[in-house]
Amino acid sequence: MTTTMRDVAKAAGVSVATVSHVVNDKPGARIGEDARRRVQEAIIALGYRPNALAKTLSEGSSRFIGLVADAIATTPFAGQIIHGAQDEAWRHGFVLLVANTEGNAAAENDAIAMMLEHQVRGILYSTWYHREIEVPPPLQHTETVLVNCFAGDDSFPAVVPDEEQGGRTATEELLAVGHRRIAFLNTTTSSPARDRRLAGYRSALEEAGIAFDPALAFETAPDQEGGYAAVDGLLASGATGVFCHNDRVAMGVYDGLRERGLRIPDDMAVMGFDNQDVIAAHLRPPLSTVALPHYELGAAGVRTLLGLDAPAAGARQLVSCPTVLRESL
Amino acid sequence: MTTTMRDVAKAAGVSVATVSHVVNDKPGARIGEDARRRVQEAIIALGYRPNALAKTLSEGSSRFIGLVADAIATTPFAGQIIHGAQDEAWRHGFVLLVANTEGNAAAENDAIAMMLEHQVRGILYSTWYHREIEVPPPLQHTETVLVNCFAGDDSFPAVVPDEEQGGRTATEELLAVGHRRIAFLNTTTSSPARDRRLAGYRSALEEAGIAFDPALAFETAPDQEGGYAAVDGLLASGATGVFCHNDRVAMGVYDGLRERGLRIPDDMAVMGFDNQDVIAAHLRPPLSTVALPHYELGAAGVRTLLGLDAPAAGARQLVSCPTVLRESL
DNA sequence: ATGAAAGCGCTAACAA
DNA sequence: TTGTTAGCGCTTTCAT
Repeated sequence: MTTTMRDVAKAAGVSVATVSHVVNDKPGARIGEDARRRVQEAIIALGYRPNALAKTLSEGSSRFIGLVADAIATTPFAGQIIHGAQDEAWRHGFVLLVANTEGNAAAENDAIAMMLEHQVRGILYSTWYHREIEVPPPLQHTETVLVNCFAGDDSFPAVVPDEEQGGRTATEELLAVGHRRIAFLNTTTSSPARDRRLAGYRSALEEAGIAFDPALAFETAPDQEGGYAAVDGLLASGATGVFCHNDRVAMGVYDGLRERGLRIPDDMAVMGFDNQDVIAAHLRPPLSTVALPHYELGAAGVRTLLGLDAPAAGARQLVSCPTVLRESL
Repeated sequence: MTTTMRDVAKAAGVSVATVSHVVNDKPGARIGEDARRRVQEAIIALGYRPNALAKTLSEGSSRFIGLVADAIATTPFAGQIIHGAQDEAWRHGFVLLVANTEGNAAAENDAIAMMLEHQVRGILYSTWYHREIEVPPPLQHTETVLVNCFAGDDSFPAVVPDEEQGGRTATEELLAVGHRRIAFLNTTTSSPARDRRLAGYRSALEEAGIAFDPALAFETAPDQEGGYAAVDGLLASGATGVFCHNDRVAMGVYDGLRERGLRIPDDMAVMGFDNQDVIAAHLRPPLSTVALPHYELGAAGVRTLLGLDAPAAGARQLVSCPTVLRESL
């Protein structure tokens, strides 16, 4: 069926060892010009392809990396984590084995088992939104890196978005265009995003010499409806700019403002968070926002798994959230 | 390091052959109750995990399926193709090797080579939007299935969305709620989507005994701006309902209608296409639309690759596009 | 019912 | 410079 190294060796009139050497371009392996050429010719003549699996078996170490995701693949939004991991793995000659578990523990264990059976070098365990997790037992004895999530006791290396910096720069952008009364439409649901973004908001204000005004800090459902519902309060607060917990909230604010005949950014400057493409870029006017670095999270995950990144100061490596300026402020 | 079958055999006081038999539950392999129990105990005691790679090597056939995508991973929208393929592959004990090539031919060849070296059972070649493609040469001699695309001469099995049926049912829904003058905001760019959706629109009209009126068939850029720009003509045409080439166009129509103080669905019923989640579900009112069956496309792709689906009548297998009714009609 | 042994395709000492 | 050979972990006849 498939042509093996032996076939090539025979065709080139050399031994498999020789073929192996030229195929892998082994340093410190002196191959005669002539033999090398014959081997190369035989390789193309026979259409030889090395069997990566046999190679792995023989070498003892595989080129696989596993990525188990709770619902990343289902969430267009966070799919970039996979993409980033994939690219980075590829870049280093690794192949990514992905499994989507939908948060189902059984599926999760199956996935991990399968990956281990494929001799993965390590496993990336990731979630579609930034949060604290319980690391599944089978991962305890495996090289693993958490992506977009972290262990409560930081007992595992983790790569997460720098929510605080995100909140800070979002606020800074509003400040930069002259706003002084800046509202924050935070989410009601407890999460790192909620706490750290608020911290960032406050720190930016403080840095600008503006006292934090509780009357400007709102909490609403983190969706369009929440944003829409918050508009009355927002208007009553006298804010001239608002930093929304996410783009969907911003979308709701757009709706509410429009209904009242108010214009963005003239009557109200709006800053989002997440950079959910379909929303942010297509709102009218296009929404300025802070991007969640999903792609980079995935990429950084494989780098730390491979030991390529300088070990983070703490267990949690923070990836910064770049701001994306459009026309809403 | 890792415990192998030999270790288990030794611990259980049997031969590796026996262990292999109990591990794989080989039919027609009579193992003594006692031996079987000892093996099983040894397996958990030692935490043994079969080495899938060695197994593949020995069996000769792998459990890998390759998926090369042009920009699927980058397009949240179409990412479900990967997800569907993944799930289905998994369901049959296969693992998916994904590569995103960004349409770069070199990357594509590398990806294919890598997959072949991993002894994939076959390759799924897919695109993020439905179109005709040139099948890359290295795929010519490989078991391959095209997903969301097709070869000009249909020389490869392909799985694609049934655009015509989609266009037809979209129109039928408008018909069903009583509209007679139904406009179609088609795209200007040539594609299967443009041609077949139009065909579907016409066939639904015909079936309802309504003559096709060219004055109701528009062509615009397939995005929000295009939809927005088409509103004047749309209104002038006297249409009471409109079928938009995609959700983004519908979004533009929403904007245009709203600016003129018109209401959906009272003044104009709107039907989209694509079911781009973030748009369709969150527009106000939520948009009724037709979904592109990305997940199913991926799943069907692996099924036909594995020879599990009854071979399609033609080379192209059509996957139907389900309608998603919300509140815009 | 169980075991011995020959591979699967490749790598890596070690010889020659 | 090149070849021999012994594995890598597992499956699978073929014996026993």
